[in-house]
Amino acid sequence: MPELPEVETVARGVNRRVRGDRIVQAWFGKRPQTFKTPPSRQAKGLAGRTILAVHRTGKHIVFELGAEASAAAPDAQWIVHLGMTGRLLVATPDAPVAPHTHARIDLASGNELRFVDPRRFGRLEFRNLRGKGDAAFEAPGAEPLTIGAVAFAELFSQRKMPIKAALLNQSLLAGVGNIYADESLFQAGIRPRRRSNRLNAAELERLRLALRQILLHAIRLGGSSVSDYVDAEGESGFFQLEHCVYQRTGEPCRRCQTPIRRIELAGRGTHYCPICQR
DNA sequence: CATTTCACCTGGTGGC
DNA sequence: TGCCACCAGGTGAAAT
Repeated sequence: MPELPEVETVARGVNRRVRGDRIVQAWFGKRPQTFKTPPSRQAKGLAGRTILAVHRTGKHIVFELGAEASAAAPDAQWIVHLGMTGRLLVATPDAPVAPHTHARIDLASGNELRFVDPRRFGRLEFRNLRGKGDAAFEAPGAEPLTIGAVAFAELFSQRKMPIKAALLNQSLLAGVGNIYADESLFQAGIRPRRRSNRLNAAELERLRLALRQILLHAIRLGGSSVSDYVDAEGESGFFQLEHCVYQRTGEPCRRCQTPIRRIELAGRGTHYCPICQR
């Protein structure tokens, strides 16, 4: 489901609800694919630690953990990737447990943190920052909200792949997925199939600004709820109402009324306006 | 190395 | 109603 705005919304919501709380115990399901770190190690590492803060990096939700609430610096991290259908919810223990719940974390406040993921493309990882060779989590790519014009242009001007494929590459920019790639290319007036290295400086800068504006706007609206995305409280977002091209195949372009086209690119459904995007 | 394709999963939707 | 094909917000391994 979730791209940068959705992950940001979830991370903020979870942070608001669990920051400062202490983990009593953690339960994990038995689907091995879900765990980047063995579940027994995750449960052991989480138990007794305090959640110092929760934030987003790329499409990852990072829990900064300390041995006690007064800890100056985190000594461990719990990292959640929502994949396509993952949900991270703060619930009360009496709330019914949804199918495909792969993790339940009991908090001292009485709340419970739950990870639910039908398609199991999501991943859970625990990192001990004091262990040998265990470094803090870093997204491989740059942050789309803060990257500057020069660095942005450098990322794309050497690539021969289609600009949309480059936008989806998390080791270049971290956080852009299919919705916001299509929407930002529409806003910038650029066809998804254009080769990255054929875009001129003005086009690349239009794209950077369009991407930033759209991501910030989507965060303000709580993300896009296309099929099943909800935030930490189980609430839908509203940015899907403002999509210009994503999943609007055949519908009139909001700018010129031409029917929106759908093609396949980089194995993903790709939507664009043949008139507004060149 | 850069780029492209495909497998990994379940569930919802729309056509017949 | 039932069955089936197709589609889905992501990623990383394998192939080219």
